Amino acid sequence: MTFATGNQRYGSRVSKRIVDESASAILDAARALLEKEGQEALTIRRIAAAAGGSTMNVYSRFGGKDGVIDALLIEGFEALSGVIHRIHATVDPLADLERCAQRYREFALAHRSQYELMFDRAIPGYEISERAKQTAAAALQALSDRVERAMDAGIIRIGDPMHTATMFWSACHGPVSLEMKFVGDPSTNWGQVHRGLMNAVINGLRAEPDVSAGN
Amino acid sequence: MTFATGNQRYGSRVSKRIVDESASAILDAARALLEKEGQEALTIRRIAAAAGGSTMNVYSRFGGKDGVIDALLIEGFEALSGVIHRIHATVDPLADLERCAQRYREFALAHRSQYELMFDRAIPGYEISERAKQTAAAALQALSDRVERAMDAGIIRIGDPMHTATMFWSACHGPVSLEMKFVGDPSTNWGQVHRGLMNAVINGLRAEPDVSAGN
DNA sequence: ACGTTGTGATAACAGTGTTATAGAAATCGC
DNA sequence: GCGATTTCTATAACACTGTTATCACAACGT
Repeated sequence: MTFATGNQRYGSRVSKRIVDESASAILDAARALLEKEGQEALTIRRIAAAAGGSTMNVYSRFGGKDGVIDALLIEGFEALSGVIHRIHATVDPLADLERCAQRYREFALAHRSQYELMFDRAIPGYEISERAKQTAAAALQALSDRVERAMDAGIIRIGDPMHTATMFWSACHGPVSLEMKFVGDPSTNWGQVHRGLMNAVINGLRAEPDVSAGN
Repeated sequence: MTFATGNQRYGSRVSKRIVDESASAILDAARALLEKEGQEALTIRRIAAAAGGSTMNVYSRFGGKDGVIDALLIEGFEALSGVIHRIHATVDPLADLERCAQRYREFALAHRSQYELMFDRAIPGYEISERAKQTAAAALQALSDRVERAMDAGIIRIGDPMHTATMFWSACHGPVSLEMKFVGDPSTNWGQVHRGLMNAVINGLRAEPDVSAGN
């Protein structure tokens, strides 16, 4: 096999601890398969073959399929966190929030398979790990910071930033999820729906004092 | 086998056209399995066994697993349509819309597995059929009618009712989907998030362009 | 030089959806 | 009424899946 020479390294504990290139090869292969062919293609045998190893390799590195899925999930949520963090704060926190929503949708559409894996998880027996949940929570925290900024500026109603951020996230995820699934009406302009919904939500959250709705 | 006596009827074309009780038995079994054990339990062998027939029975009736899933999906969307239709129109179209949102969430939580099947579809090779899509569109239409009523009453901004209804649906689905998936923050009160988001959206859609405080 | 250890590839196991095969029961033509 | 046909069902086979067990081989410590 072609990877026989590379294997010699793995006997050494040192190189294993520094960087397990076999593990990253597996992850790269899985990522490529997911991106190119969707969740369906994520089988142990295909991942192992694409990475140039055997199935047992995946088990010793990731403990099984769930471990690989989990790693991909964490990657995805970290990427989503990064997207939000990379949006620079301006003097207009409301415009910043709108840009968050826009980038959120762009991220979802650009990495569709990854997004579906993150939020649908159509992997038969998979159960999300605690660590993956925490990574998702971190992405939510990034959003919450933006919301808090808008509250501090007196632009949107004061409240628990995390709570408002969760509403915000839900409003971002809703149309994206429906768009990816069955497209309610084939002629729907989902970009417009997403933008319209975000505008309505932001409007509805404005800091006017005598708004009844409350909670 | 116990179902041998019942089988005698199926030879007759008449009774087969009136009602194929073997088909409905399969559907009942699949529905029960889905409700009790989730999408995982929906395997041809288990469905057939629970229905008291063999796997081929499922194939001759539904053409395969996708056919059964499709039937369950259509059932689900029809049920969702029914939920919306059963909400009586009052003199307050806005309150009606809020009740739609509330009942939507209640339906999703009460039939969690079914909802996940409808909107996540974590069935490996399944592709939604055109007919199932149309049933989903019918549910959206029911919502659109309510939205149009609110527009006619001059309560929410005039626009394409279908477009606004899609936004509304997205806002309903978003928090429910996130709630079912990983619960961003474990302490999240999702009922409150859902209600708050709906209030914000309705507020944001009010007919007054820049005065969000209705009362 | 010799065990020991651990790593990785192969093969086996239980499960999946689907298809092919064979058998039985009901129907049709006469 | 009875043979032929046709349909319908159940069983078994096939190609997959994730996972586990087996086993050979290479590197390591003595």
